[in-house]
Order: sequence, then structure tokens, then C-alpha cells
Amino acid sequence: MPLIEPRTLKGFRDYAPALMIPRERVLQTARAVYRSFGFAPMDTPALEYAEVLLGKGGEESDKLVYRFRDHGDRDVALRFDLTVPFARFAAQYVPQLGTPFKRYAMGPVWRGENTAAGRYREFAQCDFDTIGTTANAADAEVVLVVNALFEALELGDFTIRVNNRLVLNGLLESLGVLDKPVPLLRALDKLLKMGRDKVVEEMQREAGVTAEQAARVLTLAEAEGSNADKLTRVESLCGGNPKAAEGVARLRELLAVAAAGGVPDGRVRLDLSIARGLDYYTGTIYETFLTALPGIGSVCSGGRYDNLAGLYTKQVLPGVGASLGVDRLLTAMEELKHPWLAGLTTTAPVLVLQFPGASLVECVTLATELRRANVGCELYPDGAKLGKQFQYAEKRGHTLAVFAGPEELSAGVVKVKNLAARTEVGVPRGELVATVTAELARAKP
RNA sequence: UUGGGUGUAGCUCAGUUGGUUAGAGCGCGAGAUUGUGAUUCUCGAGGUCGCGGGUUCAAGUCCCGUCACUCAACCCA
Repeated sequence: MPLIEPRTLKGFRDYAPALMIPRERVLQTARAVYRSFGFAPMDTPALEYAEVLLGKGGEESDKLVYRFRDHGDRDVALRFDLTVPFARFAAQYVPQLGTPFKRYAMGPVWRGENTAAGRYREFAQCDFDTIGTTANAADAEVVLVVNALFEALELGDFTIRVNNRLVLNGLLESLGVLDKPVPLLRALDKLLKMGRDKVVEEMQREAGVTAEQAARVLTLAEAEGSNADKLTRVESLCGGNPKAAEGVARLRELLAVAAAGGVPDGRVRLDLSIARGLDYYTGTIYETFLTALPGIGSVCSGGRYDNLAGLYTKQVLPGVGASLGVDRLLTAMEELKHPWLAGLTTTAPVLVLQFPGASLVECVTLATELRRANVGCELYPDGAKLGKQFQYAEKRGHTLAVFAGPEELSAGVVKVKNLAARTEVGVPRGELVATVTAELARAKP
């Protein structure tokens, strides 16, 4: 029988322990941060009725959805984000759950789009949202959550860029070009990447505005100076446009709250050129950039929407939230040589060696004792040469090695070796747990 | 989806105008070393040249197709 070639689909990949360990750590970090703000976990199925996921229908993006007929000839599709299924969920359960409702969700989503570095067809998202309130407190809290999250991820400095669609819409309205916001904003969003001239060109071509109108939009977007300066500039540029005024007021408060919430000065930056989320964001917009790696784009984005579940219920559900791009973030961490990706392939800090000729029973007794004391512990499977066992321990990234040979056994001691420092101590058998615990605490700065 | 680039050992890569048994470094395994990871030395394993066709006396090398990766554009709810 011919062998089947082992392979994975384009855009899909395997996760070996060296990748999975930091990945789980990222997810665990996000989970802890979300929970600390009171977001509750939830999940929805990977597979849904296609009509639920496609909703509006006929959109460009629908082509990216994995869609097929199931065994009962149902028209089904894989979720392409966590927001749309959440909308369906909210429509079904909000009466029981009550509002405001805060949730987080993490899991894989699927998009049949072209691949690129850090962009796959199956990838994880890690969302949090507050629905059922239009209060600006929820908008500001997004900034606090993102700030706490990226501090916990130990990725160095970062910038949270914020904007408000009300400001953009108000500006377009005051310029009399509100009829074609999508191509305009899409062009505007590329400002950082393409530069001013090309954006003007695209605005004229795609949105049919005059060069002068395009220039005015850009004048606003390119505003330099402090956040406060920019807001003042918007106010003067948009005259008394009520939408813009509301956007400015909300941004002002958001910035004040962020500062009060301990977000360092300068970390939140007003950026009037970001526009993302064209289909449903209606208020505050967020993007997060790593200072060390701006080229990779936003690693955590989101925004406010007026009505999450309008497709599924008549109840109006406004909300605000953001999503961590886990896989893009991991790509960034790899490039930054983040210590979490140091190549650990073990999850147990201690390796118990089997001294050549030693009794397995004795070794298992040691390991069990450590595990009962909540110390992760792996047992080397056979009595290979000590050097080989040490090599294994080092390669896997264990912190300590524990072993006892005939000499130690007869003296009633056990040896504990710090693998990185290459130092070892012999301790009385009864002090094993205490010594290991202390050594582990010392080894972990 | 469109256009460019790439694909040779576990990894990084050589491989001449097509020419005979396809190479190196690192890594890996065994030993030198019968209680300790390095260095050194010895020996060794490991390759459907991404896959499938075609041209040719002869293909890793040229042609076509295909799969995957990558860069750019498009897109990113």
C-alpha cells in the first residue's frame, strides 16, 4: 500500500510544543487580564448556518468564507471571526443574560484568503466586548484593558491609537462628501503605508472627490501635535458639526480616563487617519502598534458599534470591544526574539534523572513527592548515561535536575542541580521539596 | 484571486554550458570517558533533489503542469 504524503493545507499549520507553549502563555495572559476586568468566558460553535454568518450577503468578504453542504444537506459555514457569532448569541440570550454584558472569547477562525507572513487561513482571535451600553466608560475601559494586556505580554513599548468615526463622518459631512464614506476612509486608512500623494490620488479615483476636498480630509488626518491640539484643530475645522463635536467630546473624556486609569503619558495617541472596521464600527476605533515592530501592523484592534445584532433581533445592542491577533502577535514575538519563545519544549521545571542502575521505584517516589507539592516534574525514562540525561534536560529547558545514586541513597541525601548555573547541592532526603521550591524561586527572576 | 521570487540531508546552503556513485558546515547517533552537560578525537546514520509529466543517449540543472512557502498589489467584518 502506498504511503500517504503527510502534509497540511495552504494557510493551515501544525503547532509543535516550542510554538504551542508560548502560544498558550499568550492566551493565558489575555484570559487573566480580561477576567480581571470582569469579562466572562463564552464560546460558540465553529460551524454555523451559512445565512447566520453571511448575514448581509453579497459582500466582497463573503468570498473568503469557508462554506459547504453538510451531511444533512444544510448550507453551513465556518466562522470567520468571533464577532458575528457573538451577535447571533447575543440576539438569542441577552434577555436571559441581561445588559450590560461583558464577555471574552478565544478560538480559531477561518478565512480562505491569501496567505502572508503571519497571516493564515486558520488563526486564533481573542476578543472582549461590552454590549448593551453606549456609556463612554466602556470605550475608555477598552484602552485600559489593552494597556494591561500588552504590559503583561512583556513586549516592550507600544502605542494605542484611537480615533472616532463620528469625527470622520462629521468631517466628511461638513465637506459635503458623506455620500461615499467607504472608499474615502479606505484610502485614508492607507495614509501611513502609501503616503499623502497616493492617498489623494486614490480618493479622487475611487470616491470621485476633488483634489481640494481630499486635501482637506488629509489636513485633518495629518494633524500633528499633542492629542489636545489635534482635538482643538478638529473642532475648528469641522465648525459646529454635531457629530464631530460628540466624537471630540468622547475622545477627550476617553483620554482623561485613560490617564486616570494609569496608562502612561503618550501611550494613547489620537490618530485621525485610522478608519478600520468599515462595515460596522460607528464610534471609537482602536489599533495597537508595537514600537519595536511597527511594520507588522496592528496587533490588537477594535471599536464601537451602534447595533451589534441588528440582523438577528429588533433589540438594539450597542457595544464596544477589541480583538487580539494572537498569531500575528506570535509572529512579532518571534521576530523580536521574545524570551517566551526561548525554545522551551517542556512544561515541567524539574527533571528527575534515573541514575544508571538505580531503582525505578525510588525515582518515581521522588517525582511523586514533588508533584504532590505542586512542582511540575518529568522522569527520564531510562538509566542512560548521566551526561546524556543532563543534555536532555538542558535542551528541553528544565530548570532543575534531581537525582540520587548509590552514594546519596546510602547517605540519605538527594542531589538538586541548577542546570543553567551548573551548580548542585546535596540535601537530606526530607528537605527535597523545600530545597527544590527554593531553588525554583531563585532561578526564576 | 493577479504578478515576481523560492523549493537539494533535521537546519543553513553549495552544486559549472545538462554528463556518470549529489556535497559542505552545523545538528543527530555510537564510542574514546563505568558518577555530570563543554572542548577534542574516532566511527556512523540520514537525500523520492517539493510532486507529476515532457524534451534528451543523459535532467538537481531545460520546458509544462501542480503543491507549498515568500514578496508586492487587492483584502482584512
